[in-house]
Amino acid sequence: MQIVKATQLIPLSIAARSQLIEEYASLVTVPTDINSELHRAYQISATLTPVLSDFIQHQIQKDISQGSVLERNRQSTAIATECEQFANRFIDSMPTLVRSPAEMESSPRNLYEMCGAAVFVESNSISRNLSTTMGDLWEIIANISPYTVSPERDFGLKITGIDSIILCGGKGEPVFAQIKTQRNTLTGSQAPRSKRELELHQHRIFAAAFCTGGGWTFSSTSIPRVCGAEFWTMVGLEYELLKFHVKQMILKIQSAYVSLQQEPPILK
DNA sequence: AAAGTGAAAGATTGAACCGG
DNA sequence: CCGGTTCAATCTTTCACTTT
Repeated sequence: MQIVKATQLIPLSIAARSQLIEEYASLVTVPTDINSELHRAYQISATLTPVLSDFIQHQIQKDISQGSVLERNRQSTAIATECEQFANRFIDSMPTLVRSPAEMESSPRNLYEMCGAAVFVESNSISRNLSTTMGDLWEIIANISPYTVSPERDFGLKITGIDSIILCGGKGEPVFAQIKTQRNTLTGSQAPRSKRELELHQHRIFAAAFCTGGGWTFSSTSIPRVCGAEFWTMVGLEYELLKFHVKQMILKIQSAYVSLQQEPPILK
């Protein structure tokens, strides 16, 4: 079977990488016992696995040559930048999350809207939306590190159930990771799906970005799990630093929300 | 082009089940 | 009976695709 090489991939644009990988992936034969929804994931994984190590090593060398982003000060600014961008984007989107009383009256989306409980409607909608969109932020932050690859951002394609691929501490074999916000983010009924998605790959891990949420709601004998500092150490980033910036970010969003309440939006 | 539809993905909650 | 694990149901947004 033909194999893609890291040196082929590196000089290409994201779109060209995606195209090349697709070409090779389509030639991969999928074992019959693989769930049909995961065929594509299997093919891409099979294509990518042999090149990942070289690809990531290249990222690491390049990072070192230009002054590593993992150095504490640089790392801190990099994380802060992502958090600030996220906060700004979210704050801009907040006004769009507010529905008019008339809309709520005519087609309530939940009990709070039905009752016209404005404070609950808004706080529920905002915090809900925030929790969801923050999920993507952890992937972006993980991708700051040269030890990681984001299938989506680096190769322009998605691997079902995989948020990041990590060369732990810059050594060993690349690990396919599914990242959640908390240990209890995933529920039992979604766990089987996560297991199927992760078990496709030789080296895999289930990760929670923060050690919150009580206990784990995901368990498997074949898939290791990590949370908080343990996870970010693999990635090469500092958990405490991340927590610091995330705290700033969330508080910033909260105060923007509070002042939105006090100063009614300008009518256009 | 605009509007509607449905699948996917993320989060949360409540309840059942099981071994000690 | 308790704690941990697993199931089930629900809520919300996004995105691709279809229909109008």
